[in-house]
Formats: sequence, C-alpha cells, structure tokens
Amino acid sequence: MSKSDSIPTRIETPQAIRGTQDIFGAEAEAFARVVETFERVRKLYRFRRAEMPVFEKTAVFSRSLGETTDVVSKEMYSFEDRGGESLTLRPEFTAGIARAYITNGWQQHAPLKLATHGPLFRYERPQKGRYRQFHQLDAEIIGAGEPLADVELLVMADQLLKELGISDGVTLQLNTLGDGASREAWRAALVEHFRAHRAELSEDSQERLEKNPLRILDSKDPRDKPFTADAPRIDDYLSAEAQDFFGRVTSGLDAAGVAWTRNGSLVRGLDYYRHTAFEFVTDRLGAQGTVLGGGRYDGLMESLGGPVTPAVGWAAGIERLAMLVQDAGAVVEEPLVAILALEDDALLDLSVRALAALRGAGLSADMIASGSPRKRFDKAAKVNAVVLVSLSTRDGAPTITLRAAEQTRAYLAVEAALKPLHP
RNA sequence: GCGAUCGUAGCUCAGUUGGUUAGAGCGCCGGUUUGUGGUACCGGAGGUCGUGGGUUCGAAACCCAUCGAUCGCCCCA
Repeated sequence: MSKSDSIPTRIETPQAIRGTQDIFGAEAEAFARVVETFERVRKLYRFRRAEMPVFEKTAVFSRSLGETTDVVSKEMYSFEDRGGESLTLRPEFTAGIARAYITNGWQQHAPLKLATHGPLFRYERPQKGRYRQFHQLDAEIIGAGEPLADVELLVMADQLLKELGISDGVTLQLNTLGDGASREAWRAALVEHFRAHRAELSEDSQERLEKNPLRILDSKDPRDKPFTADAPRIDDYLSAEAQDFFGRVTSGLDAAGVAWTRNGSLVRGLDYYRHTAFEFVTDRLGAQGTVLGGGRYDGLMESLGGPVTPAVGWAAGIERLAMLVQDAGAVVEEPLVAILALEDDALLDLSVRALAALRGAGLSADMIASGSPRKRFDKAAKVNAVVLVSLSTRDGAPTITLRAAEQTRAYLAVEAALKPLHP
C-alpha cells in the first residue's frame, strides 16, 4: 500500500456560495410555519398549486423584463449549458408561470388562480433580508381583468399576514399606474417636470431621468425630496376607465375590511405593469421594508408571445416573513414530551422498547444514552421535557421512574404508555 | 458594481503602547461529590488568531491584497 493510499489527503472544506444560507433550528421552524400558513390560507381562497422548473431559457426572463434594464444585465443568475444555450435560474415566479400558462394551454382553465412557493435566485450583494438564493410565496390570478381579482388577492394577502401574527406595524400601500395611455401621459409629465430641475437632482436621479424616471419618486436622497413633493400626480392623468377601476379596487378592500393607505409614489419600473400596484410595508426590517408586493401586469403575456391576457399577482419573501414571525414570538416549538435517561447500559433493550412505546402512542420522545451513565440524568434534566423518565437498576431490579413538574395530561399519557413495560 | 464595520476554540467573546508557551464562559469527554437526584469540584480534548504577502529583533495586534460575514447605496422583476 503506498503512502498516498493510507493517508487521506486533507482538502479544504469548500465554502458555501455567497448569499446562500443554511437554515436551522428556530429559523427553520419559522420558515416552515410561514409556508404552512400560506398553504392553509391559499386553499381557503381556492388557489391551485403549481410547480415550475427553477430554471428557464434566459429569454423567458429577459423578454418579460426588458433587455436593457439593470435587472437583466447584472442581476440575473445566468449560465450556459453544455449545448451553449443560455439558461437562467428563475429570479421571480411570474415570468415562468406566464411561460407555463402559454406553453401548456392553461387558457382552458382561465380565470386561473395559482399559488406556488420555492427558491429564487438573484445575482446581487446580500444584505439584511436579501440573499442570492431566497424564497418566496407567490399567488397569481391569470385571465381575469376585473378589479375583483385584485381585491381577492389583496384580501388573501391581508389574511395571510394576520394569521402569521405579524400584521401589527405592517401597512398596505396602494397605488394605480392607470391604463397604458394614462401611464404614458403621466410619465411624460414627470420627465418634463424633473428635467426642469435636472441639475439640482442627485446624481442617481439624473441617471434615472434617462433610464427609469418613475423611480425618482421613491428616491431616498434628500436632495430629490423638494422636487418629488410637487411632482405631477398620476390622478391628474387617469382616464375615466382607469379611475373607475381603481375606485372599485379600493371600495372592494373597504368592504372586506382591509386597511390601506394611498401612496402616490409607489411605482413599478417595468412597462407591462398597469393599474394596481401595492406593497405591504413594515418599519421593522431596516432598509428592506417590503414584505409582500405585487400588481397588475396586463402586458406580460404578449411580451412572451402569448395572447393578450390580463393578470395580477403578488410575491412575498419567506425569509422576511419568518424574521417578523420570530420577532413577534409567534413560533412556539412543540415541547418534547418525554426524555429518557438510560442510567444503566444493561437496560438498553428496555429503553428502546420504552421509546417505541411512547412514539407509537403519539408522544414525542428522545433519549440520553451516551457519555458517563452517572451524568445522564443531569443531561436529561437540562433538556426541559414535560416528563423525565429514568431507567436504572435499584436493588438489582430494573426500575423506571417518572418525574414532571405537574401531573399534566401528557404525564398521564406517558405513564399509561410505559405501564406494560414495568417489570 | 460602490461604501462602512468586522473575521481569535464547536458557540459567545476577552486578549493592555507590538513582547515568553493565546485565555474565559458555555458546550463536549473523563473522574470525584450527591443518590429520587436539575448540585458542586477536579481534570482533558479542541486554535497554523479567515488566507497570502509586507513592516519589525519580535505581529492575533501595524500596512497591503484576497476571501467571507454584517449593514447600507445602486437595483428591486
């Protein structure tokens, strides 16, 4: 045997990819709770479950997002496969759902209420609540052009946040971008307005004036504030139809008892967005305050080569929701019912039978059976289970003793489950 | 892509103006104490101080680079 065979080479452990996370313990419990709650609520509203691939041809996303935007040029996780085809890890759900809708002939189900959740990928610098691989909940209504669809989605979102116990401090901000004509007229007026003050705007906003003028409205730079305050308002450019549409959304929300506030600066950068835009915002997550956001995207299907199809949807970051759930103290991990302390290794078989009996009776159980036998009781005591079960030999006989703070139902159940085992 | 702060044991962190062999608590392993007991004590394992280079007689500490983390900017579909 050569030296290289007998001595394994130590390799340096590869690091996790930047911006990815390994979720464990309390965080993982909160994460699971968010997903479970979403699944429960979505069924109440009869949204149907869908699963899509996590990657698509790059064109699915670049077509729908617009080739020139920052989003496509530097923030997508793209790569070539062995055949030289450009693929992209999905940065959002909507484009993939739209592609699936078209290629699978889901028009037959329209109007279609869909829900999904899973990982998404964006090539950007991680910060609080933003990761390269992150997870979202997603709900869409495809093929429904009525304001009632917007209302239903928003009511569902509102109920979700309430059932997660995190609706305190979260406000629903609502805006309309109008129909295509309204939106264009407003945009032109904004450009004209800001161009008049061009030199006084922040550098970032001067840049935005060319690339994405609507975004100047939610600039964080104090230098822009004076000019955003008296900027043209969408309301002055809304067509009668657009006005009516928005009015029916807001009255629907009022009827459902969903609180909302108007935010005239809430915009979407992409051209296919029409009418309703909304975000549920919290002040508790630093710079990343949006917890759930979405809007109506009546222009998207066409940009992917499909038939004209109205649609509206939202997405919510699971990590951010989970953080709020944890902060609210809403995650209560089920306490362990029984912890066994095996204080004499001769009773190993008895302990295994005891474990099986407990778990078979639907009682959670775990065991301390390693390390010094005389220290196992103390270790078990630290586990903080409802009942501490010790197995030891007293006066030469196997002995099972139970201990608990009080005689709860769980205690009695443990006692009953272990009774047949008593020697 | 840009900026600020930070990387020391499995975890949380000390480590003086640059000075012998880098420490504590928790956790882990073993021993003693207690013996219906969540106690206390003793001992042990575990670190190339993120990595690479530089300054210096001497670097965990100072400088540069690099990787990573955190927070923010840009962007946010």
